[in-house]
Amino acid sequence: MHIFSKACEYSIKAVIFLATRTESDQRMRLREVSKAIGSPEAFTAKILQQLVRQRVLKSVKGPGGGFCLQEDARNIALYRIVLAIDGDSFFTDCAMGLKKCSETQPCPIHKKFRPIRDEIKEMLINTTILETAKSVQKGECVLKFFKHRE
Amino acid sequence: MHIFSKACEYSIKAVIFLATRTESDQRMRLREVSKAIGSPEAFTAKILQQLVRQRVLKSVKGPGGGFCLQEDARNIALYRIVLAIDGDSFFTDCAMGLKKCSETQPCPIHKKFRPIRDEIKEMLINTTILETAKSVQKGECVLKFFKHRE
DNA sequence: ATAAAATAGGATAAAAAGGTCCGAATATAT
DNA sequence: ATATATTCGGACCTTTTTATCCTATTTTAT
Ligand code: SF4
Ligand code: SF4
Repeated sequence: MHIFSKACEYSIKAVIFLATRTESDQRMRLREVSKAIGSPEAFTAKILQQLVRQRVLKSVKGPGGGFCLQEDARNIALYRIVLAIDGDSFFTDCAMGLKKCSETQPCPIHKKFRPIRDEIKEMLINTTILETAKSVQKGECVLKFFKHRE
Repeated sequence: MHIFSKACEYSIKAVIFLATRTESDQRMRLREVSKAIGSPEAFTAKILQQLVRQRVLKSVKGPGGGFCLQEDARNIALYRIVLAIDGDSFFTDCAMGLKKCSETQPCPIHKKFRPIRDEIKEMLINTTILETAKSVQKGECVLKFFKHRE
């Protein structure tokens, strides 16, 4: 009962983190990313690779290499990341697990649930990486819980 | 990326189904329940047992036995079933997986996500079994997709 | 008492999600 | 050219969720 998969949570946080650091294409290594967002390193590697394939991130191998955002990626929506990692099943499948649904045969919570689900979708569509990254930079929110706040 | 676990989906549907049939404590056998909601029989057995332990359902063994709602269970909220099966983690844990959260260290989507999450909670709290059961009885919604509508 | 009909519950299996390991490939700096 | 630093990708492991199977237990009907 979690709305996003772990992979998706890490993806979002990783992309936001990279957005906070990508003045002049500054590259971040895997280790730095996973430390910044508090995620397991090897697992994070897989996810960053996926994001590279999905053309959200760029990667460079070798010394001085690492990950950074693809051009323009600061302006993409969180929704794009969610789609890339978790797909759209949350927004298309039935909340009650009906194999098929139709407006004449909806599930018992359809009427009340659908508007909320659409709200979530709109929220994800309307929230950009840039916006969240700025919020992190201002210290309004965090990508990882810190015991002692500096 | 599904809001409820399968176990929880089946629970909700099973309880609603029983509510549609509990005029005068009519008992339904496992097989009838799982057929009505389109769920695997043995797995459904486990879930109904859980609901019995949680005092949502009553069960009677032997010939003529089966499952029915506990007294008053028609008036409980969907939220009660969700709590009984999935717990409250969806409503208490961070959407972005932060181990701990505070209002001074929220995750990047906190501000936009929390109100929606609360809406879902309110929706579940304000929706009774009775209400959904009536809706099913009126044919406004279904617990299982039927290819040919009678 | 006995047979039959049901749920209860333990053991197990299969599938999905989450996570790790390590060698191959590649780019860089010297 | 070479050593080094890094990502890439396949194989593997672990945990959780979903599902099945089988036997024990309980209740009812006769
Ligand atoms: S009824 Fe609503 S929630 Fe259920 S399948 Fe159709 S759209 Fe999805
Ligand atoms: S910030 Fe919001 S979503 Fe994140 S942990 Fe706190 S309450 Fe949960």
